[in-house]
Amino acid sequence: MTETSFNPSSLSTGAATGYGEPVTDCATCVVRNRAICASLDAEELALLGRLGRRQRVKAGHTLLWEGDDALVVANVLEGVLKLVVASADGREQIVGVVFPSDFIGRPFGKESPYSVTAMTDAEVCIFNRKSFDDFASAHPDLQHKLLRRTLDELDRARHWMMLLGRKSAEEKVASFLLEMSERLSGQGCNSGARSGFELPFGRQQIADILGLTIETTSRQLTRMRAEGLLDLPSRREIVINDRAAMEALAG
Amino acid sequence: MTETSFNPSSLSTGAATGYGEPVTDCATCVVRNRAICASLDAEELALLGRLGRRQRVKAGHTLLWEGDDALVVANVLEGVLKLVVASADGREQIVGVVFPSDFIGRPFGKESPYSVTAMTDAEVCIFNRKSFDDFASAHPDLQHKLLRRTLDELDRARHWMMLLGRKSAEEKVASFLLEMSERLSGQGCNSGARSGFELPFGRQQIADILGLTIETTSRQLTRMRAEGLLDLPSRREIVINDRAAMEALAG
DNA sequence: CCGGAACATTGACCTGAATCAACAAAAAAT
DNA sequence: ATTTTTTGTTGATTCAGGTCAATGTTCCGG
Repeated sequence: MTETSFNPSSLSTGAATGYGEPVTDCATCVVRNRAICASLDAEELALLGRLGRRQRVKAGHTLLWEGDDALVVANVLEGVLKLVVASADGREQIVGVVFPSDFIGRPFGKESPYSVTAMTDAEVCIFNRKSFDDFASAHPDLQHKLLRRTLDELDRARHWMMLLGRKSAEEKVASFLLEMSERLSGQGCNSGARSGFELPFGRQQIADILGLTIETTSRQLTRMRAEGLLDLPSRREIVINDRAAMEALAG
Repeated sequence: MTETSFNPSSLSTGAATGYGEPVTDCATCVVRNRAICASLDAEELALLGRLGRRQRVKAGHTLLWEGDDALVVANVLEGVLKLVVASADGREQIVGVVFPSDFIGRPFGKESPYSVTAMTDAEVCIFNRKSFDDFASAHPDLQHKLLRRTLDELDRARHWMMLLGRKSAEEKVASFLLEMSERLSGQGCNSGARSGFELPFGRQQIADILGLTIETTSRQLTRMRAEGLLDLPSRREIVINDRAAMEALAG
């Protein structure tokens, strides 16, 4: 089994107030200006920082299980994580992919509606959900940021519903590559929507995002390469040669 | 063409400040305690009321077009509306269905990411988006309600993504019927999750919700009737005979 | 009550993607 | 360096659901 349970205590540094390392300085945080924390002033930030813990999560480890009590929320500092809904018989659908500065978890909820699993080694800034809820309730600006983010996520999810329900395998793969090229360039250090990028996940996970099988996904990519649309320099690297054609295929 | 543009001026009552009828008394509003307005006290309610207009929308008419500037947001007072994402070649995916007391629109956004069309004759309490944004920004409780609602919608959307990406036609139809039986009983005057209910939409629309064709949808329903799982007393009525079996089919 | 339009069902057939299976290549472990 | 494991590709075949076409049913206006 590749995906194992996340065990807080195994990573504890012995801090009295919880697991993970205490947050030392939010002001110098890598995502200070991009995460929801951007809505806070120095004083509030210090207050929130006291509630948070920095936490490393290894690739394949699960931070939150679907159906379990959602005890924590978090900001992503580094790495990529997936949100997964599974059926009783093991089929999986990835319903979201989160990048650095994105927010994870279900505030004001009881149980997590999906699992959150690291796709790469990751680092998150984790909060006890209840304390976070209280803090958020007392800080309208933070709630406003959270609302905007949630609205954006909802738009993205609905757009993805169109892809899942109505697009062909070819359209799905083309749409996926274009979206990933955009999202990865947003955080990666390189310039705008570049044509070459490294996916943080393998074929099976692409299939789980697109509602396809691994075979169909692989065949589509191979075919696109054969047609000169893209190059596949290595397993996880994609170079889009003809962006316009790709956009046409995406529908 | 069944679905026609919604023309505000054609329904104007001549109120100087906008289209639709001015709101007279929020305190007696049918959704007073269920809509986001429930977060407001009498004074705030009066203030918000002044910004709103009651607006009837006939079945098939579109309130908001995908890609257009999202000039308004609204509360649903009566009727059922659909949120639709369409592709260039006309394929449609329904990405949301809204009932009385639900909120419509995209606050803090520019263009609407989907069309909003009435599936039945409907009545909404409509606001200019900008004024609503301002009002919301000044009223944290309202924003909190909106955040909770948006989080719930996001959960629902993600759950639906699993259905669209990974379920068979049979599982889709079974899941749909169960969810509708729940949601319709929530607002309908009858008791808990009853087994008989009237859908507010036809076969094509069910297909557009499930990412299927109308033929497949129809065949699944016919087969379920043949197997005694349900009755179809009329076009839009559904009676679930064996709820447990239906849940088993839903996966 | 009749006629037409919109909506729904049913059948025959086809096809895109799933499934089953073998193999190849890369990565990890020894 | 070599074995083992994991991941990805390719081919043959099947089948669920789409497409095309005909027919049946309900609804609505006159």
